Amino acid sequence: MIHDTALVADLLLPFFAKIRLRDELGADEQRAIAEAADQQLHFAAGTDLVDEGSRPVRSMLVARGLACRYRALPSGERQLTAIHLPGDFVDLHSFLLKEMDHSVGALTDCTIITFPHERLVKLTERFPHLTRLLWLLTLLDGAIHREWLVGMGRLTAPQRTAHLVCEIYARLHALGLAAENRFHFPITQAALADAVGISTVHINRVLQDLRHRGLIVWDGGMVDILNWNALAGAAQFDQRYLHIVQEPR
Amino acid sequence: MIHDTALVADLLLPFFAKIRLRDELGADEQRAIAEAADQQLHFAAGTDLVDEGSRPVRSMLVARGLACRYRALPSGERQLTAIHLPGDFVDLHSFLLKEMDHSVGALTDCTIITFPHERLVKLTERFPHLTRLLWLLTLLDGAIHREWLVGMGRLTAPQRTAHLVCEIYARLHALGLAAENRFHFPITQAALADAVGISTVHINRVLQDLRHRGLIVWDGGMVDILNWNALAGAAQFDQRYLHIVQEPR
DNA sequence: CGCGCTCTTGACGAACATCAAGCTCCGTGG
DNA sequence: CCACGGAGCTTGATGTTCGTCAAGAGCGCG
Repeated sequence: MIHDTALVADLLLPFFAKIRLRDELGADEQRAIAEAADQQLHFAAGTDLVDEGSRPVRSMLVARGLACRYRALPSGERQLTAIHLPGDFVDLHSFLLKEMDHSVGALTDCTIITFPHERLVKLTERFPHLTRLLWLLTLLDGAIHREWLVGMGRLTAPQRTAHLVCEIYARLHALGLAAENRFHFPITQAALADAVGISTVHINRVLQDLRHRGLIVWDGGMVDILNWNALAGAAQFDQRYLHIVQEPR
Repeated sequence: MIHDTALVADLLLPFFAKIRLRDELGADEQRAIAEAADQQLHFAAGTDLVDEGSRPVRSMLVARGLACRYRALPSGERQLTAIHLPGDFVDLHSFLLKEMDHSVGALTDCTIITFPHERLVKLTERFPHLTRLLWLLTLLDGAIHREWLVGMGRLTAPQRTAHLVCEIYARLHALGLAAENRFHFPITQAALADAVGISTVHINRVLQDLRHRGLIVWDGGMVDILNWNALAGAAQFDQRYLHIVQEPR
């Protein structure tokens, strides 16, 4: 249990920022969320936060670090379906879907805040507007899923990779978590390949291709965008699907 | 405006059935939904129900026919991100996302029931449990998006095609809208190719492959599943992601 | 020092796209 | 009645993208 509410509020800052990019968040709503928080947990890179097939009784929000949702196939292959940044709920959907149809893993060391489902039910009974905002967050996940789907179906591997770089940068930048055209993103090429849906051998060549074309440099944990316009153009990136517009929801 | 509430209730039967596959639906909740219905519309096959970039003020539910969500690319290519059956909301997410980040098209002639967003807001204020059920519906869409993503990234075209057949059959069958191992699905190979993320030439060869392997026959508008176990096995289909379990949400 | 993880490179093959052409079916108009 | 045209389906030939296999390099860590 978390007893220091000031600490919780601090860890929830990226989350509040994410919501405020889309709508206003009342002080009472903000307090209600902080009070619904339960535990603070830590997960090491490479470990699983939630397992496919399990039935979580609380939802997890990333306060620090990078997480992903993925499905492991019988062949041993893996496909990421989402990458989560600080401020993202990784399994808010388990609140209503009940059973996990995929796993959640830590891409880096993570600090997590949990929210018991029974408290989320109470929020839906007392705070209709806040409920719509939480609903909205899961809809944003769905919008990103669709964008990835379009990429997987109709874009080449270099385009999808460039698109992912644009997306992560746009999301981090909107939260104030990225420098200008530069962000820390310490994931392995294997994880990146699992996100883009290609082999590790090929992601390596794709990254070289993007570098040779003067678009990005991906060096260890740091990504540098050398030419945003060219990168976004090549990726056909349009951030509309991120719905970063403050308006009543 | 719809004045005949009995007619509305009739058109909403697949929708109520879809919900009841996941939770109980109270008589008051059912009535509240029927009363929130607005217009009954018809769309011809090939026309668009909702355009990318628009800001709908009401959400649409498919009462009869088949619809799809898709993104059109500058190259002229198209990628479907969802296929909607009777009982499905095609753009419930526009209620909170406000701006459409993709289009919705009619795959066949469609009968549509609309729900003004302002009435949906009122539902969220008066019916918390019903709100969670509507939220759940959008989460189911998200779960299907993820399943398609995994297929696009890690399965072959024949596997994805087989998987789609399994999914559509499972969804139709659960609603009582399919015969045993057989369902009516009158979409063109071009539309199917756009769903699976391949060319029309290749989808044609894939369908021949599935037929030669004794898995399915796709003849015009009718799909016959010749060997469910082999088909589901080849597609690695597991209907867990459809969350067809009646339990409190 | 040696092990394992990550990244890198080359050679080869499979899956799929593209281009081009011809087919069937069906509705429309003469 | 048939000619015409368009939409959808089918087939063959060829090229590109990406996967697989294999090997090795760099590097941190015990």
